[in-house]
Amino acid sequence: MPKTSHLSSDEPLTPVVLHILMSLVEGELHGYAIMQAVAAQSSNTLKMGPGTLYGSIKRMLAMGYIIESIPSLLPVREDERRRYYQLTDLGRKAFELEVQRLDRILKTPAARLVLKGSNP
Amino acid sequence: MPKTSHLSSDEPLTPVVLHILMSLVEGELHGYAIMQAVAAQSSNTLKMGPGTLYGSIKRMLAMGYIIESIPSLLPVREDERRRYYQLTDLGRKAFELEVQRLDRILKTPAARLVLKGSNP
DNA sequence: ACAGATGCATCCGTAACGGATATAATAAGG
DNA sequence: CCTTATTATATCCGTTACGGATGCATCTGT
Repeated sequence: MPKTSHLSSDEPLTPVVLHILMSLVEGELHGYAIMQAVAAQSSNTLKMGPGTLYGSIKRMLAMGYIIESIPSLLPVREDERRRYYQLTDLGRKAFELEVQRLDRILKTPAARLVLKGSNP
Repeated sequence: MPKTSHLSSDEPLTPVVLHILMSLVEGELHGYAIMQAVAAQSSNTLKMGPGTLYGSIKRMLAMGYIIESIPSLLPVREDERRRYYQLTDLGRKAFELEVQRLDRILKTPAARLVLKGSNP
Protein backbone atom coordinates (compact mmCIF):
# COMPACT_ATOMS: atom_id res chain seq x y z
CA MET A 1 0.00 0.00 0.00
CA PRO A 2 1.12 3.58 -0.52
CA LYS A 3 2.51 5.06 2.65
CA THR A 4 -0.03 7.87 2.76
CA SER A 5 -3.15 8.34 0.72
CA HIS A 6 -3.64 11.99 1.66
CA LEU A 7 -6.69 12.45 -0.53
CA SER A 8 -7.63 14.96 2.10
CA SER A 9 -8.90 17.51 -0.40
CA ASP A 10 -6.07 19.96 0.12
CA GLU A 11 -2.89 20.72 -1.81
CA PRO A 12 -3.53 21.57 -5.44
CA LEU A 13 -2.33 19.36 -8.25
CA THR A 14 0.29 20.56 -10.67
CA PRO A 15 -1.04 21.48 -14.13
CA VAL A 16 0.81 18.54 -15.63
CA VAL A 17 -0.73 16.01 -13.24
CA LEU A 18 -4.18 17.50 -13.73
CA HIS A 19 -3.94 17.21 -17.51
CA ILE A 20 -2.70 13.64 -17.33
CA LEU A 21 -5.56 12.68 -15.02
CA MET A 22 -8.01 14.40 -17.33
CA SER A 23 -6.70 12.53 -20.35
CA LEU A 24 -7.32 9.24 -18.54
CA VAL A 25 -10.88 9.94 -17.42
CA GLU A 26 -12.33 8.67 -20.67
CA GLY A 27 -10.30 5.48 -20.58
CA GLU A 28 -6.88 3.92 -20.50
CA LEU A 29 -4.07 5.32 -22.62
CA HIS A 30 -0.40 4.61 -23.15
CA GLY A 31 2.28 7.20 -22.44
CA TYR A 32 2.75 8.62 -25.88
CA ALA A 33 -1.00 8.90 -26.37
CA ILE A 34 -1.24 10.79 -23.08
CA MET A 35 1.31 13.25 -24.41
CA GLN A 36 -0.74 13.83 -27.54
CA ALA A 37 -4.00 14.04 -25.63
CA VAL A 38 -2.64 16.68 -23.28
CA ALA A 39 -1.27 18.72 -26.17
CA ALA A 40 -4.65 18.51 -27.89
CA GLN A 41 -6.79 19.31 -24.88
CA SER A 42 -4.60 22.27 -23.91
CA SER A 43 -4.48 23.62 -27.48
CA ASN A 44 -0.75 23.06 -27.44
CA THR A 45 -0.24 25.53 -24.59
CA LEU A 46 1.20 22.70 -22.53
CA LYS A 47 4.24 21.26 -24.23
CA MET A 48 5.16 18.14 -22.31
CA GLY A 49 8.56 16.70 -23.14
CA PRO A 50 9.35 13.07 -22.45
CA GLY A 51 11.14 13.96 -19.23
CA THR A 52 8.05 15.58 -17.78
CA LEU A 53 5.75 12.89 -19.11
CA TYR A 54 7.49 9.77 -17.85
CA GLY A 55 8.67 11.46 -14.70
CA SER A 56 5.10 12.44 -13.90
CA ILE A 57 3.83 8.95 -14.70
CA LYS A 58 6.33 7.47 -12.30
CA ARG A 59 5.29 9.89 -9.57
CA MET A 60 1.61 9.28 -10.17
CA LEU A 61 2.16 5.54 -9.98
CA ALA A 62 3.90 6.02 -6.64
CA MET A 63 1.07 8.25 -5.42
CA GLY A 64 -1.48 5.62 -6.40
CA TYR A 65 -3.29 7.88 -8.86
CA ILE A 66 -2.80 5.50 -11.77
CA ILE A 67 -1.93 1.86 -12.33
CA GLU A 68 -0.55 0.05 -15.31
CA SER A 69 -3.24 -1.96 -17.02
CA ILE A 70 -3.02 -4.99 -19.25
CA PRO A 71 -5.60 -4.45 -21.96
CA SER A 72 -6.66 -8.06 -22.44
CA LEU A 73 -9.49 -7.23 -24.78
CA LEU A 74 -7.29 -5.62 -27.40
CA PRO A 75 -6.81 -7.50 -30.64
CA VAL A 76 -3.44 -8.94 -31.51
CA ARG A 77 -0.90 -6.85 -33.40
CA GLU A 78 -0.72 -4.25 -30.67
CA ASP A 79 2.54 -2.38 -30.39
CA GLU A 80 4.40 -4.32 -27.73
CA ARG A 81 6.25 -1.24 -26.53
CA ARG A 82 3.12 0.48 -25.33
CA ARG A 83 2.43 0.63 -21.63
CA TYR A 84 -1.16 1.45 -20.76
CA TYR A 85 -2.29 3.29 -17.68
CA GLN A 86 -5.67 3.78 -16.09
CA LEU A 87 -7.04 5.85 -13.24
CA THR A 88 -7.41 4.38 -9.79
CA ASP A 89 -10.30 5.38 -7.57
CA LEU A 90 -7.84 7.63 -5.77
CA GLY A 91 -6.76 9.23 -9.03
CA ARG A 92 -10.34 9.85 -10.08
CA LYS A 93 -11.08 11.35 -6.69
CA ALA A 94 -8.04 13.61 -6.95
CA PHE A 95 -9.23 14.80 -10.33
CA GLU A 96 -12.69 15.56 -8.97
CA LEU A 97 -11.32 17.47 -6.03
CA GLU A 98 -9.05 19.51 -8.25
CA VAL A 99 -11.86 20.37 -10.64
CA GLN A 100 -13.95 21.52 -7.71
CA ARG A 101 -11.06 23.55 -6.40
CA LEU A 102 -10.67 25.30 -9.74
CA ASP A 103 -14.41 25.86 -9.88
CA ARG A 104 -14.29 27.61 -6.54
CA ILE A 105 -11.51 29.85 -7.80
CA LEU A 106 -13.55 30.82 -10.85
CA LYS A 107 -16.45 31.71 -8.60
CA THR A 108 -14.55 34.40 -6.74
CA PRO A 109 -15.42 38.00 -7.58
CA ALA A 110 -12.00 38.67 -9.10
CA ALA A 111 -12.29 35.74 -11.49
CA ARG A 112 -15.93 36.42 -12.33
CA LEU A 113 -14.99 39.92 -13.33
CA VAL A 114 -12.57 38.55 -15.88
CA LEU A 115 -15.08 36.10 -17.32
CA LYS A 116 -17.86 38.65 -17.64
CA GLY A 117 -18.51 39.26 -21.30
CA SER A 118 -16.98 36.09 -22.59
CA ASN A 119 -18.92 33.90 -20.19
CA PRO A 120 -22.53 33.70 -18.84
CA MET B 1 12.69 46.97 -18.29
CA PRO B 2 12.21 43.24 -17.68
CA LYS B 3 14.27 41.19 -20.10
CA THR B 4 11.29 39.31 -21.47
CA SER B 5 7.63 39.97 -20.96
CA HIS B 6 6.44 36.61 -22.30
CA LEU B 7 2.80 37.31 -21.64
CA SER B 8 2.30 35.05 -24.63
CA SER B 9 -0.78 33.40 -23.17
CA ASP B 10 0.85 30.00 -22.68
CA GLU B 11 2.57 28.38 -19.67
CA PRO B 12 0.22 28.07 -16.71
CA LEU B 13 0.84 29.94 -13.49
CA THR B 14 1.64 28.09 -10.32
CA PRO B 15 -1.23 27.94 -7.81
CA VAL B 16 0.73 30.16 -5.44
CA VAL B 17 1.30 32.87 -8.03
CA LEU B 18 -2.32 32.73 -9.13
CA HIS B 19 -3.58 33.17 -5.59
CA ILE B 20 -1.24 36.07 -4.93
CA LEU B 21 -2.36 37.80 -8.12
CA MET B 22 -5.98 37.19 -7.18
CA SER B 23 -5.48 38.70 -3.74
CA LEU B 24 -4.12 41.86 -5.35
CA VAL B 25 -6.89 42.38 -7.89
CA GLU B 26 -9.03 44.29 -5.43
CA GLY B 27 -6.20 46.56 -4.38
CA GLU B 28 -2.75 46.81 -2.89
CA LEU B 29 -1.74 44.69 0.07
CA HIS B 30 1.37 44.09 2.13
CA GLY B 31 3.03 40.67 2.35
CA TYR B 32 1.49 39.42 5.53
CA ALA B 33 -1.97 40.51 4.41
CA ILE B 34 -1.44 38.61 1.16
CA MET B 35 -0.70 35.50 3.18
CA GLN B 36 -3.92 35.89 5.14
CA ALA B 37 -5.96 36.71 2.04
CA VAL B 38 -4.72 33.60 0.24
CA ALA B 39 -5.48 31.42 3.24
CA ALA B 40 -8.97 32.90 3.42
CA GLN B 41 -9.79 32.69 -0.27
CA SER B 42 -8.57 29.11 -0.49
CA SER B 43 -10.41 28.04 2.67
CA ASN B 44 -7.05 27.26 4.24
CA THR B 45 -6.28 24.61 1.64
CA LEU B 46 -3.23 26.61 0.63
CA LYS B 47 -0.86 27.02 3.53
CA MET B 48 1.79 29.48 2.46
CA GLY B 49 4.82 29.69 4.71
CA PRO B 50 7.03 32.77 4.71
CA GLY B 51 9.55 31.09 2.42
CA THR B 52 6.98 30.54 -0.28
CA LEU B 53 5.40 33.94 0.23
CA TYR B 54 8.43 36.18 0.06
CA GLY B 55 10.17 33.98 -2.47
CA SER B 56 7.15 34.25 -4.74
CA ILE B 57 6.93 37.99 -4.23
CA LYS B 58 10.55 38.36 -5.25
CA ARG B 59 9.99 36.28 -8.37
CA MET B 60 6.84 38.16 -9.27
CA LEU B 61 8.66 41.46 -8.90
CA ALA B 62 11.35 40.18 -11.25
CA MET B 63 8.71 39.00 -13.72
CA GLY B 64 7.06 42.40 -13.64
CA TYR B 65 3.75 41.07 -12.34
CA ILE B 66 3.77 43.34 -9.29
CA ILE B 67 5.51 46.47 -8.09
CA GLU B 68 6.04 47.88 -4.67
CA SER B 69 3.78 50.81 -4.02
CA ILE B 70 4.03 53.71 -1.64
CA PRO B 71 0.54 54.26 -0.27
CA SER B 72 0.63 58.03 0.07
CA LEU B 73 -3.02 58.30 1.01
CA LEU B 74 -2.76 56.22 4.13
CA PRO B 75 -3.08 58.00 7.47
CA VAL B 76 -0.13 58.19 9.79
CA ARG B 77 0.42 55.50 12.38
CA GLU B 78 0.93 52.86 9.70
CA ASP B 79 3.21 50.00 10.61
CA GLU B 80 6.54 51.03 9.17
CA ARG B 81 7.57 47.45 8.49
CA ARG B 82 4.85 46.87 5.94
CA ARG B 83 5.75 46.76 2.27
CA TYR B 84 2.81 47.15 -0.06
CA TYR B 85 2.51 45.62 -3.51
CA GLN B 86 0.16 46.22 -6.40
CA LEU B 87 -0.52 44.59 -9.73
CA THR B 88 1.09 45.85 -12.90
CA ASP B 89 -0.77 45.75 -16.19
CA LEU B 90 1.28 42.68 -17.01
CA GLY B 91 0.28 41.01 -13.75
CA ARG B 92 -3.37 41.76 -14.33
CA LYS B 93 -3.10 40.37 -17.84
CA ALA B 94 -1.43 37.22 -16.55
CA PHE B 95 -4.25 36.76 -14.07
CA GLU B 96 -6.86 37.15 -16.79
CA LEU B 97 -5.14 34.68 -19.08
CA GLU B 98 -4.84 32.14 -16.28
CA VAL B 99 -8.50 32.50 -15.35
CA GLN B 100 -9.44 31.92 -18.97
CA ARG B 101 -7.16 28.90 -19.14
CA LEU B 102 -8.85 27.39 -16.09
CA ASP B 103 -12.24 28.18 -17.54
CA ARG B 104 -11.36 26.24 -20.68
CA ILE B 105 -10.32 23.28 -18.55
CA LEU B 106 -13.63 23.32 -16.71
CA LYS B 107 -15.46 23.29 -20.03
CA THR B 108 -14.00 19.96 -21.11
CA PRO B 109 -16.36 16.98 -20.98
CA ALA B 110 -14.34 15.29 -18.23
CA ALA B 111 -14.55 18.33 -15.98
CA ARG B 112 -18.19 19.02 -16.79
CA LEU B 113 -19.04 15.51 -15.74
CA VAL B 114 -17.60 16.16 -12.31
CA LEU B 115 -19.45 19.42 -11.89
CA LYS B 116 -22.82 18.02 -12.94
CA GLY B 117 -25.09 17.95 -9.95
CA SER B 118 -23.21 20.45 -7.87
CA ASN B 119 -23.11 23.00 -10.67
CA PRO B 120 -25.50 24.24 -13.40
C1' DA C 1 15.44 -0.35 -47.24
C1' DC C 2 15.13 3.97 -45.66
C1' DA C 3 13.06 7.90 -43.35
C1' DG C 4 10.25 9.49 -40.13
C1' DA C 5 7.17 8.86 -36.64
C1' DT C 6 6.19 6.18 -32.52
C1' DG C 7 7.35 4.73 -27.90
C1' DC C 8 9.80 4.40 -23.58
C1' DA C 9 13.46 5.73 -20.54
C1' DT C 10 17.16 8.17 -18.07
C1' DC C 11 20.26 12.06 -16.99
C1' DC C 12 20.79 16.50 -15.23
C1' DG C 13 20.20 21.41 -14.70
C1' DT C 14 16.84 24.81 -13.16
C1' DA C 15 12.83 26.77 -10.91
C1' DA C 16 9.31 26.53 -7.28
C1' DC C 17 8.16 25.27 -3.13
C1' DG C 18 8.17 24.84 2.04
C1' DG C 19 9.87 24.34 6.60
C1' DA C 20 13.12 26.26 9.81
C1' DT C 21 15.14 30.00 11.56
C1' DA C 22 16.23 34.83 12.68
C1' DT C 23 15.04 39.47 13.80
C1' DA C 24 12.37 43.25 15.10
C1' DA C 25 8.25 46.20 15.76
C1' DT C 26 3.59 46.29 17.47
C1' DA C 27 -0.36 44.96 20.34
C1' DA C 28 -2.49 42.94 24.33
C1' DG C 29 -2.83 41.70 29.12
C1' DG C 30 -1.88 41.49 33.95
C1' DC D 1 5.94 48.33 33.14
C1' DC D 2 6.97 43.89 31.85
C1' DT D 3 5.99 39.99 29.39
C1' DT D 4 4.05 37.46 25.77
C1' DA D 5 1.74 36.76 21.34
C1' DT D 6 1.07 38.54 17.01
C1' DT D 7 2.51 40.96 13.13
C1' DA D 8 5.93 41.53 9.61
C1' DT D 9 9.82 40.70 6.66
C1' DA D 10 13.82 38.09 5.22
C1' DT D 11 17.10 34.38 4.27
C1' DC D 12 18.87 29.58 4.15
C1' DC D 13 18.52 25.15 2.42
C1' DG D 14 16.65 20.67 1.35
C1' DT D 15 13.11 18.50 -1.60
C1' DT D 16 10.16 18.11 -5.54
C1' DA D 17 8.55 19.08 -10.27
C1' DC D 18 9.63 20.34 -14.39
C1' DG D 19 11.89 20.26 -19.10
C1' DG D 20 15.33 19.85 -22.54
C1' DA D 21 18.73 16.59 -24.31
C1' DT D 22 19.94 12.29 -25.41
C1' DG D 23 19.60 7.48 -26.38
C1' DC D 24 17.64 3.56 -28.40
C1' DA D 25 14.34 0.38 -30.19
C1' DT D 26 10.12 -0.48 -33.00
C1' DC D 27 6.69 0.40 -36.17
C1' DT D 28 4.81 2.61 -40.60
C1' DG D 29 4.75 4.24 -45.17
C1' DT D 30 6.75 4.50 -49.68
